[in-house]
Amino acid sequence: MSRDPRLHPRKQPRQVRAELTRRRILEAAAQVFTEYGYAAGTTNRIAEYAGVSIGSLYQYYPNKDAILLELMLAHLDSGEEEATRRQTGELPGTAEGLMRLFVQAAIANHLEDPRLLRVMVEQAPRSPELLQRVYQFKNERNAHTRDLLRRYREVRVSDLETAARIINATIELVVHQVVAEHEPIDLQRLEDELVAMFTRYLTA
Amino acid sequence: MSRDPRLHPRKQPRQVRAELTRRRILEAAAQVFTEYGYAAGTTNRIAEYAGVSIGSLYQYYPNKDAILLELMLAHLDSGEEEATRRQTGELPGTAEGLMRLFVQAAIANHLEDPRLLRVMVEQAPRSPELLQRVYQFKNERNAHTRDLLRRYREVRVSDLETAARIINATIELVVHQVVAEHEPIDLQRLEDELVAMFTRYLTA
DNA sequence: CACCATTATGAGCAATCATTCAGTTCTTGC
DNA sequence: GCAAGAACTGAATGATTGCTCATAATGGTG
Repeated sequence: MSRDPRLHPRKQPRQVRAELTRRRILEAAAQVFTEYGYAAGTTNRIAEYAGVSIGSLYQYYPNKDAILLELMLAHLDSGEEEATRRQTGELPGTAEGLMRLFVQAAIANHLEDPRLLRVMVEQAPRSPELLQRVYQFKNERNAHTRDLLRRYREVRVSDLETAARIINATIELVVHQVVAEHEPIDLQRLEDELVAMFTRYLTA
Repeated sequence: MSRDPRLHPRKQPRQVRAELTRRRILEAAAQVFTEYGYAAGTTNRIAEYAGVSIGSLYQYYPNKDAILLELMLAHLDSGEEEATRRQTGELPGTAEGLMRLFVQAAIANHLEDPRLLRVMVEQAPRSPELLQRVYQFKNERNAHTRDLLRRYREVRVSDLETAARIINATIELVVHQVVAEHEPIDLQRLEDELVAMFTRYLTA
């Protein structure tokens, strides 16, 4: 893994207050990016929100991109964690139950902070390192989905790999759009229809 | 319709060369935004690409946003035109045929210039006027899709409205993602699987 | 040709921002 | 309690960029 030195912290905190400062900066960045977007979310504003001088910010982050990168990595990590946590539970008895689990998880995830998520998605292409991680994450999720689908006898599609990719992409994107936009859609109905579509697709 | 004066051309061209200049600027803008993205696609760079002075650019566009807005409106218009053109032809005999038509159109459309499209999608939320138009466009498309679906007896979903929305959103987003990203996916397979999914959903 | 509206030019202004660094304050270990 | 390093400060810098405006060139018209 090639780490771009222009994207990683310059200094490892050694005192407690330094760790606190780091965290305050990161939380402020999340707030500011959410409120103003990436371009208008200036580093000075982040420092101000964090109640910290701009100089302190630059002691821990070599530049603005590095701050967003850390936010993104944190988001990915929490998503991954969530996924493995769900994996340990009982599997639903039907493919429909499985699909419902998927859709519900996506809706919940995107309801969290759609605006910050949007900033992240928009800026992601700027960091090859991040793209690499996102790509890997999606691949693993697709593989995992495929393995889950394989356990259900009712699932009849021949190419589970492609089915898994389409299902995951559809869930992610449709839910993201519908939740992020201000379209007044009934989330319950969205959930039901997506589940129906996937189930019929898989078990036709 | 409220037209924001800060987004519309200051001057109507009266001579041929002025019209030419306008067009050159717009084409250059498409190129520059495609190559550099919106933020790094500076107005000076656009003027340079157009072989025109920066002053000329500002005679026709009051600011940078207005340029992108015009590009977006042009894209929407061409899409609408394409849609009505397709409407005049013969309807396919089966719902599957209809879905294939939809998916093929989306793939073709997105294959055109994914990077410029991406810039547009990212920047769209900045213009309420544009959002309004996009929203209207989607509503009309959904209504149209719903009407088409109604003509097929094999279609058995109860809520055609929601079905139309989900189908259109899925097509647009999945195709956009898969085409725009560099994922090596077989477009033919993508088409087939999407068609299969929609058909089974509709006719289950 | 002569006149004027239209169009084109591009140096430079003003504002914004990411980032630096010299100096100050705080913590820790002895 | 005192050095020495760690952490923090914020005015200043330098670079970028959207945009203006005074001036020049061009085209149409009588």
